[in-house]
Amino acid sequence: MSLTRRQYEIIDIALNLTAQRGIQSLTIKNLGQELGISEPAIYRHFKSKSEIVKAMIGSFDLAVPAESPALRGFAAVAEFIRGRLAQVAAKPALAKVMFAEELFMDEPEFTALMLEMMHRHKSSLQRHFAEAQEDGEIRRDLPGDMLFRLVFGPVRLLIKQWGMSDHGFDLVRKGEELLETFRTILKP
Amino acid sequence: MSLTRRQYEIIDIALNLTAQRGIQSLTIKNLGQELGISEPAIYRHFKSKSEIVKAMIGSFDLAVPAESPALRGFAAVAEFIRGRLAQVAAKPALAKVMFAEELFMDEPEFTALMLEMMHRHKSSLQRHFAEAQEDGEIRRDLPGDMLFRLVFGPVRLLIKQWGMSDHGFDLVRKGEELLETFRTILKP
Amino acid sequence: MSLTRRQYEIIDIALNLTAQRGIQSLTIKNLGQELGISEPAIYRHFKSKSEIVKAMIGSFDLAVPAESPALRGFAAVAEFIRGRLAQVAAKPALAKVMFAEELFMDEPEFTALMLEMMHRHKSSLQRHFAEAQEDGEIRRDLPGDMLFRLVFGPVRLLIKQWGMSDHGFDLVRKGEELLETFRTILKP
Amino acid sequence: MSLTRRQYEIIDIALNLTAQRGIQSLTIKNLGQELGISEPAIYRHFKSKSEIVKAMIGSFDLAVPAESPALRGFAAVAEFIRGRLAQVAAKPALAKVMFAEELFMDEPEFTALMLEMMHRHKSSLQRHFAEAQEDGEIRRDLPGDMLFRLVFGPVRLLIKQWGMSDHGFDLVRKGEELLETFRTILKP
DNA sequence: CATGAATGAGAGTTCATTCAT
DNA sequence: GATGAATGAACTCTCATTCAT
Repeated sequence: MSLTRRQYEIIDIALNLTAQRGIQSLTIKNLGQELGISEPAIYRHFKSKSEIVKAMIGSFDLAVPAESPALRGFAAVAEFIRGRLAQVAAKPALAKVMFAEELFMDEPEFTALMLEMMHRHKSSLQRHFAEAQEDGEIRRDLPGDMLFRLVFGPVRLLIKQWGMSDHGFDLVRKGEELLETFRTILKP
Repeated sequence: MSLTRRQYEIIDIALNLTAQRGIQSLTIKNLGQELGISEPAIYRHFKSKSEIVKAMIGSFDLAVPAESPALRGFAAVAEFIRGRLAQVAAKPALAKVMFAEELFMDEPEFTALMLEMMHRHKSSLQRHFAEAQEDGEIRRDLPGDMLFRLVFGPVRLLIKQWGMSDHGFDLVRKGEELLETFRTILKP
Repeated sequence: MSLTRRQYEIIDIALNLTAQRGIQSLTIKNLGQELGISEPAIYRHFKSKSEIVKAMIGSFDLAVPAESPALRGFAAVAEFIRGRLAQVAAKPALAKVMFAEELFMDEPEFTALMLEMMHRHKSSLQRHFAEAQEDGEIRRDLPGDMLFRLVFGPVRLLIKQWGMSDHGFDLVRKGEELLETFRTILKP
Repeated sequence: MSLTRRQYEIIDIALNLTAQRGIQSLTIKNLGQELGISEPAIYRHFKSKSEIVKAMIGSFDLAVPAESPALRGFAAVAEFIRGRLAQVAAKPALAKVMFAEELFMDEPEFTALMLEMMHRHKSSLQRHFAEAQEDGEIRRDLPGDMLFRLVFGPVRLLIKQWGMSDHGFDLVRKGEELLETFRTILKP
């Protein structure tokens, strides 16, 4: 599933196009125009527009710290959040696209891809919340799904607001403030 | 801006169409099909597709409790949240559409409409958070925009999850749990 | 399965187009051009190009005299042949298209349609050959499939030759000669 | 006009492609795929697709026994028919392609090639029919063009039926039966 | 109010072909 | 001999919209 340089370029432009001018502007013609090549040339690099969208969705994915077992508990959660913020800061178009799942729900295959990704992240993170409760880092009276919502709801909204304000504030700094706030209000 | 019965029918179907099959399925043809009328007939009720989308966006709006001055502080916030949940519970298609701002950002006019609405709600609610802090209902060490994010992030996510799980849980009850949780973790 | 006037016009033009300029010229654009309407307008009358081709194939069909039980034996066969010749004489484009089964074998559904039609005609005609043998009209030492080939091979070839010679001879008269020849050489 | 090994391979695959999936599947891409080479590589062997089609048409040709003057009369005709049957039996794809002249009538050049070939065969064979009549092998009351139709109509149909039945019978044996039948019914 | 027929613009995609490597 | 990348033309088909009825 590794992308060639050209494929990477294409999905990069696809992300920008969607973020700036909406999903209806994600056309082969516009992609070609932005790339400076003709429409048919796109098809040398992706079999179909569907494949491009699937690669876009794939690009939202992020290694969850489950696989780096050095981290556990709240540290792992914070790490994941910092990873997301860094990813979005590095490619700002993601802010308007990454959590707009509905954009990509025209084909059932896209829906499935997004849901699978969301579930994977969610269950991995709920594990880390449980660890954080075991370790006494956060209060124990909140169930896992509530904790997830309480933490990732604001993270998602922060990223969206950053996108909608046209990157009008320092995303990473606000993210750190948010993390600090979580530590405060979730203290046991 | 009040809608005729037929107009109301049309935007209702438009919401369902978008929620179930994606924004690309929101076509005049599909609308006509679902309504059981021909495509040109739609134009008897709306001047253009743009007008339909604008009416859809308008339908997301919700009277904010600023206008019912009986309520203030956290009670006003809770009232707004309950209103949202009730609105979504009454018309489940909204769950997949209402917070997917990006769906409607193909035309600058739509973007403006959505942003204006979001800002209106946000500033009204931040006022109520300030009242709640004055009244000693919630802790005073969090700035208004952070409180907004902390509360409406999870509310938005809850509604999205309800939509994505195909209404697999009791939205109103989970909403009450969420409100209770807010009261707990935001206690001064 | 009855065609509207416009649908009839379309397949008529489709037949002419295919006969005169080949199957590769059977495009929606060319159809529209010949009809004097735009390409999309075609789709008001047929759901897809496939439907047009299927209607073309359907137009090759001919009521077989099985259903007019007044005729039996060689008279029925002759009647069928005269029907074919009249059909082709009335719409000369058919000469180049009707027996070019391969033209329409790009989609399995077309193949199935053509084969079904061929088998239906063949079995009905073989019944009439059997009757003719019973009645002593034709010699008895030839099996049904051989008789079919012996008679319809030349009929098909005659029609093809007429098409290829750009209708350079009197099809109906040559057909009568052919029928007379059959009577002569198949006499018991 | 002699073909290299690679050229021979290409038209062989072209015949199979056309026979199995229709003329619309005869594309440079498909040819390359079947050959296991890239599309531009085809152009090392043929200047254009037209050249490929012309080579295909050329491959239908068959030395007529005019040139082997040992044979005359009905024996020469039979020899030609046996040659055809052997050719088709050796390369079954020909059954679906060889007599589907219309497939190749999109370019006037192809049409000309096919017509020239057909006329050459026809006049050579009519000469042999005349010989057969002179020699008293076959009845004298039938004109040459009728004899040609009477004999080659069934031969063509036999080959088509063999192709359409997916080679469901023994072509050569049925061919011999057909020849025997001709001898019987054309006896003076 | 509603429709059948139509349209210009544009969608995604495939075609035969070329060119630099 | 062969390829990867590209292209103009053309393909089928859908879009929002209009107009006469």
